[in-house]
Amino acid sequence: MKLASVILDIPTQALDAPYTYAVPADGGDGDQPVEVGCAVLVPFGGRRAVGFVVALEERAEGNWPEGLDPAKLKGIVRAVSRPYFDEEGAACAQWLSERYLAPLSSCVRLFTPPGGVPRMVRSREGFWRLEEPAVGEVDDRWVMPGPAFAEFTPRKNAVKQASIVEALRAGELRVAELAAEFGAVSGPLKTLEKQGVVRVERRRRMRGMQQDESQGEQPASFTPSAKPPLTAGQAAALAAIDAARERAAGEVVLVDGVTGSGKTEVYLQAIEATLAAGRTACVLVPEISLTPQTVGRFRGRFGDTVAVMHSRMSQGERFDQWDFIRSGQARVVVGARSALFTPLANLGLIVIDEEHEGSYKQDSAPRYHARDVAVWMARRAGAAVVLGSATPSIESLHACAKDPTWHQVALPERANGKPLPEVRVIDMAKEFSSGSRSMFSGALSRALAEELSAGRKAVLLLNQRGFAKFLLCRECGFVPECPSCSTSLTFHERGNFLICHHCGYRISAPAVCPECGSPYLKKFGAGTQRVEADLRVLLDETPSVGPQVPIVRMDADTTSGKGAHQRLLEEFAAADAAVLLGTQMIAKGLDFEDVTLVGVINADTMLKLPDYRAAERTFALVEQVAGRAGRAELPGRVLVQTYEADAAPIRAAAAYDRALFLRDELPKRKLLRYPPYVRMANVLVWGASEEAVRHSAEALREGVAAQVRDFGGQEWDVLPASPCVLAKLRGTYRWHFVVKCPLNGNLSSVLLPFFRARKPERDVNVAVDVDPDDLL
DNA sequence: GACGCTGACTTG
DNA sequence: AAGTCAGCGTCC
Repeated sequence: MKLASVILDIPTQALDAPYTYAVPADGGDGDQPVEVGCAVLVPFGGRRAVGFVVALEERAEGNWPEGLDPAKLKGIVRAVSRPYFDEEGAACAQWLSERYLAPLSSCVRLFTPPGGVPRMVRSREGFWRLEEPAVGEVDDRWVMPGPAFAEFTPRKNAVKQASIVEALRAGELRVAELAAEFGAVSGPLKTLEKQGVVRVERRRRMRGMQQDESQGEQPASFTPSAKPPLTAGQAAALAAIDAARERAAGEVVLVDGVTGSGKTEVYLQAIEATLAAGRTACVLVPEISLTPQTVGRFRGRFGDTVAVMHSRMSQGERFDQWDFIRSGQARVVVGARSALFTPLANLGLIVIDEEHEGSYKQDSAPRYHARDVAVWMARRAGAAVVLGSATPSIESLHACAKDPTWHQVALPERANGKPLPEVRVIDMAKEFSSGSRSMFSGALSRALAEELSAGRKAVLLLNQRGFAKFLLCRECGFVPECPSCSTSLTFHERGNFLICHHCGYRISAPAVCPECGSPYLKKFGAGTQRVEADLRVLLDETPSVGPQVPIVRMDADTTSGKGAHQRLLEEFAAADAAVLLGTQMIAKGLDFEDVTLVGVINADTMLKLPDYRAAERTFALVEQVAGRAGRAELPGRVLVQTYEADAAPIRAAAAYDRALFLRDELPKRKLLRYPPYVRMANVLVWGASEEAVRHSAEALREGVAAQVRDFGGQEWDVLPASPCVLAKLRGTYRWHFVVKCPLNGNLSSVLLPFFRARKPERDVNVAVDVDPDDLL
């Protein structure tokens, strides 16, 4: 008898183990076979539920699996989808759920096509029915010459027929195109089809792809973009990657290359070698730099075998790309972290670009880190992992030093042979004490004037985090705060309102202090809008710059629309002299040849965040943004404004001296027991009642501490429960505590039994973040 | 998540 | 004696 292990698609901790069902010998009521990875309809209690098959097994009658009561065994009703994943995917979901203490069903769901899974829904009056996927394939109707095409002789008044036939002489067309040209064409088409003059055929359409005559087929004219000659460093990196891939042991190659060193070309050639060996490649890019330019570089080399997957695509586009990958036609997938879970067969290489980026960690369950998942997958598949960064994470650098399967290859020079731009640190405290109140230092103002008047471009980075503008009463010190989040409200000049950037709570700005009635409310800090306004004044007042030099502002506000990001970048690229002003999103991946000046308005606001990774992030940010300057013929320069000119991460970044940064940072990490010297789990507790949250967090901590005493080791720590730095967010109170264990300790296997056994409370939520990216 | 069973407490 | 409501274990 054939048995199936089924994960029910009901996200509850209580149902988080596979259930066993009999696979009907006749395949069930449907026409789709029951296979691993299928969604299936199963009886569950008195009703029916959808689940996913994670294993199939033949069992002799009587030789039942452990713990299965044969009297209770029920049969699968039918399969309701094609397979979404294979045994490897099932194993990965299992691993994810254990490592990250996440519900199995949420891990399985990572592998399903976006928006495309059948589910059970309850209709108005209480009865259950199966709802088919909201998105699916879409077809285009194509018109092409039929057998009687040559014999076509139009009747006198058949004007539309004649125009259609005329249009078709140039080749086949979509009905939609004909309709756009000639108006309603369904009648004439029907007649022509009946006469055999034309044929109409339905063909699958790929949403989000250009619809030209090549239609998904690789155009015959496709020629891969030219391969530039490699520098010695690039060649060495490529050789290391090829060797790692050929050893097929899931090894990791860290390509530690300064900005502009040509890491992408290394990826492209490594992928080419992978494809030549008959395997496929998956490229992960931070969501923010997944632009048409990025995709274009891969398409330019690999043509229509490239699939793309990221969250800004519509569900339909994602569904089509997923299907394209599953069909086996896609050989290269370029996408955000979730692209790891697309059904790409025969994986030979996983590339993670800008591997230090925080966006590789998912911030909802399952809270996986794409880098760690990639390494697991590569081990299983006998593939290689390539990590690329100018500022590798401390964890990856540490792994290269300690783990023989991690290899580090340095690309210390830019591909164009140009030196890295010189970085000057400007002490804003000194500027201030010498009387300057401007947010632009004298040096930055002068540099802007020089570069812009010479027709060149500048990029200005505003470190938004903790720098947004807020109101403060100068008499009583009152700062308007969000009633549901523990943050001050951000002041917006345009519209004169206060808004909470966490929950969107919005009020108009008070004229007098709501607390003491004083009229002396001062605006502190500076948002991008304010900086833009001040910058405008500065530019306009600068002789030989003036109002004709555009300022392109890029932040969360201006890039929210679809394609807005791209449009702003094109605007900046098209201008002669211009300033690109933006938040973190401009720090990476942008590649403009004529940017000769990079300014960091406030390098240290991130440094002040109470988080163990603050220094690392500051170092990386400054280093990354500096790399935006002088990528082509012209030399670049970088000015970093800071109130903490002596801080090690700032000094080290300015000198491109990672060793200096690490000499300062690593001893602190070691002393305070932070990664890379330990592994951590952050247990978050949140809910509407502060008292309940505190109580629950403390009780939970005691429970975990007891578990750790029994099953952990000497070097394990369970820190006291405390309010989070963001103690209140969107109306809920947040507490947390941190568990630390040695690098070789098995964090999950100690915590998992405890959290599996724990029964959920009604008014308090708990999440465990394994290997957290921050502790806020 | 949802259902049905249970025990405890209502209401007439 | 019948109604109803919340807590809790079970569902392959």
